[in-house]
Amino acid sequence: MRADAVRGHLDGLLLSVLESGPMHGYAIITAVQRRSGGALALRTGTIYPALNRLERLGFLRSTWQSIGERRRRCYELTDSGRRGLATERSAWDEFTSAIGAVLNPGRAT
Amino acid sequence: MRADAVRGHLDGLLLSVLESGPMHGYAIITAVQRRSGGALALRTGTIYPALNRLERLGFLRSTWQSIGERRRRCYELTDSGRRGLATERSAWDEFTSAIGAVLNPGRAT
DNA sequence: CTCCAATACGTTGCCTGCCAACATATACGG
DNA sequence: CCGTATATGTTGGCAGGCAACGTATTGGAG
Repeated sequence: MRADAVRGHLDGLLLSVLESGPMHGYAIITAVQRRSGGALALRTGTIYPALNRLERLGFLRSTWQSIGERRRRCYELTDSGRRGLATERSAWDEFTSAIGAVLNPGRAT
Repeated sequence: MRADAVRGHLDGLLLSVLESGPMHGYAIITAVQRRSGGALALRTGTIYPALNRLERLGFLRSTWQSIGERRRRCYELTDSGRRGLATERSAWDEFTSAIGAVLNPGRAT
């Protein structure tokens, strides 16, 4: 898989893993990796700025937790984020059917 | 559809429309647009450099045609191009199932 | 006949958005 | 002790498609 493959679909991925419940950044990375069967390995330079942006946009809300001396920033979906996720999902479907129709014209959609 | 959506999948699109027979650049643009139901509108600044690159890579072969005073550059797949197309198609399948698995974990693959 | 749209080829420079590399700190097993 | 896992972030770079531009022929509408 090309390193840069998630370009344009990152927000959907992040919102999607957070749908199952609040999660912190590092856990999001491992969750994406696990769900994708190891295919998608997001980097910290990718997700931390993205999570920040999604919070600024109102799609996420974050709270700091303390586990002993350890601090975590826990993100959860807002209602707006849930709507955003729905939008991302339909955008993904449109995208794949558009490319798919050109790439595999015979194949059933 | 985001302007920049085909990023990373362009080569597959071009090779794919040429699978049905030789075609010139302008016709490729309209073919992609038609096959995608109008969703994908490639620009000349996108495809002409790409077609050149694919020829340099040995995936395409081009010949100039003259229609009256008009000149056309007609591209066709080479054997290597056909193999490249197969590679692009399986890469597309891997890509969509990876993203899809994260974005729609419930959905059947 | 004139003019605009469609047909046809191409180039240059920009911008977006993810990545690589780096920086920092705690926790834990061997 | 020390490497690995856990955890959060920043900075700079660059790939690659797009926007804007430039050129020329052809055909149809008015």
